[in-house]
Amino acid sequence: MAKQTILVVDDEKDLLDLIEYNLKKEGFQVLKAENGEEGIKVAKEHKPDLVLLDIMMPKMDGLEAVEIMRMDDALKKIPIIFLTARSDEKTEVEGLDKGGDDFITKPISTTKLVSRIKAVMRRFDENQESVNKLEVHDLEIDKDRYIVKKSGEEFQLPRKEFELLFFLASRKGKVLDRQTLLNKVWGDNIYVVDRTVDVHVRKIREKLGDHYIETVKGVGYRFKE
Amino acid sequence: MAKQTILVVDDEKDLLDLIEYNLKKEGFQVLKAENGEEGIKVAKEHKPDLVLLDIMMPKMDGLEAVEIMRMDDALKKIPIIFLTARSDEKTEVEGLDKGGDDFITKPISTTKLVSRIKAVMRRFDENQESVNKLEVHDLEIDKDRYIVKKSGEEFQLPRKEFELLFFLASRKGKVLDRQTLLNKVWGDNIYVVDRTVDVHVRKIREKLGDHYIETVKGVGYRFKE
DNA sequence: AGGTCAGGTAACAATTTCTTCATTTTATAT
DNA sequence: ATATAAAATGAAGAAATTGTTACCTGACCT
Repeated sequence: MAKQTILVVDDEKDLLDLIEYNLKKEGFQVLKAENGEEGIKVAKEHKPDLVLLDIMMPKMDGLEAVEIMRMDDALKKIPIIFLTARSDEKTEVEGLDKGGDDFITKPISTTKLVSRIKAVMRRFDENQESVNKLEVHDLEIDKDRYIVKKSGEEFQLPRKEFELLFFLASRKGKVLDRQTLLNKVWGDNIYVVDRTVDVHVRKIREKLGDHYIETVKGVGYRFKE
Repeated sequence: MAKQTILVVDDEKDLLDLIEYNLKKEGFQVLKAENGEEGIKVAKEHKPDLVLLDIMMPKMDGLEAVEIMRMDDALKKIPIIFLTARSDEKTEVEGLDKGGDDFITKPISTTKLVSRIKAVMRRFDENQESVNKLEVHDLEIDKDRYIVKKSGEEFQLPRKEFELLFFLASRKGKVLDRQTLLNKVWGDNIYVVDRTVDVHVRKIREKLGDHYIETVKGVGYRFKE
C-alpha cells in the first residue's frame, strides 16, 4: 500500500522534528505546519490521511483549526488527533466535542503516538465503505479474505500477487505502467527494479490463467475489459 | 434494545437524586452508590453499562475505585465518566490517566450530562460484541462460560487465548492483522509486541488443532470459513 | 516459600515470498 | 523477413514472515 501522509501541526519546532523523525521511521510521509492557519493551508493542498494537531498555538489554535476543517467538505473526513500539554486537560474534552478523534498528552511516548495513530486510522478505514470485493469475469477478488475465487475454486495468492491483481482489476481496462504499479502496490519510495512487476504478473497468470492480465508492449499491463 | 443501566456514585445525596431523576427521564435505569467501596460492590453485582463516578468521596475516592475496576476483568470494560468539582484540576488529569473515559465538571448541566453519556456509550457500543455464543464448524465457543466445546469435549482456554479465538471466530473468513487483533482483544492502549499474537495462536492450535486458524502470510490470521 | 499458571518476550529455525538476473521468446517497425 | 526492443521465463539467492521453543515475570494458591 502507498505511504500514508500525516500532517503535524505544532509551534514547537523541536517537537515537530522529533515527531517527524519517528513517523518517518514508521514509514509515514510527514507534512509540517507551525500554526493552525498554516495547517489548514497545507491540509487543503495535500489532503493528508491524518492530522496531528497541537491545541495551544499562536495565530490560530487547534480548536479553531478543527472547526474550520470540519466545515470544509474536502477536509471534514480527515481524522484528527489532538496533542495537548499535560496541564491542559480541560480543553481536551472541548476538542473531542468539536470533532477530534483522539487526544494524546504531551510529553509523548513515541510508541504510543504511533500506535494511537494507527488505531485511529484503522478505525477510519473500517468506517470507510471502500470496495473490498470485486467481481470481474469469472473472478471474485475478496480483499477482506485475501482470497480469489474462480468459478468456485479458491486461490490463495501471496500478498504482493494478490494486491497487484486487486489493483489491476479495480482499474479494469486501464493500462498501468510498471512505475505506477510499483508506487501503488509496493509503496511510494520502495526501491525495486520495475521488472519485478513482470514476475508477479507471470505468477498470477500461472495460477489463474493468461487471459486476465494483458500486456501492452512498451507501456504496461491492463486487466482485460 | 433493553434499557441501559447507569451506576451513579456520589456522596452528595441531593445531586445523586437529581441525576437519577434526569437519567430516568431519558430512559436509563439508574443504580446509586454513595462511595467508591459501595460503588464497586454494586458494579460487580449488576454490571452496569456505564459508571458516573465522583472523584471526591469519603471511604474510597473515585480514583481508587477506577483502579480497582480496571483491574477486574468483569468490570474493566465498563466506560467511566468522572464527575469533578471545578477547583480540582489536578485530579482530573490523574483520572484520565488511570482510565477514565471522560470527565464532567460540576456544576452539571443536565443536557450536557446526558449527551456526554450517550456519546461515551456510543463509542463503546461500536466495540461491543453482542453475541456470546458462536458455533463454527465443530466448535462451540461460549463466552458466558469461557469454554470451547469440540464435538462434546470441553476445553478451558486461558482468557487471552479464548478471547482471541472468539474474536477471530466472530469474524470468520476475514483476515485480521496483528495490530487489529491486539487492539480489539488486548485493548487500545495496551502495548505489547505484535508477535505475542503468534504465540497465542500457536497455543490455540495446540489445543484445538491447526485447521481453525489460518495464516495469511504478510497480512495476518483468519478463522477458516 | 514453593508450585503452578497466564501472559509476554526473545531467539533462532523453518518456511514462504520477493527480487534479481540471465536467457529465451515474442511483438513490432522497417 | 529481419532487427530490435520489450516481455516471458526459469532458477537462485535474499529477504521477510511465521512457527516453535525456552525463558522470565507476576499473580494466585497452598
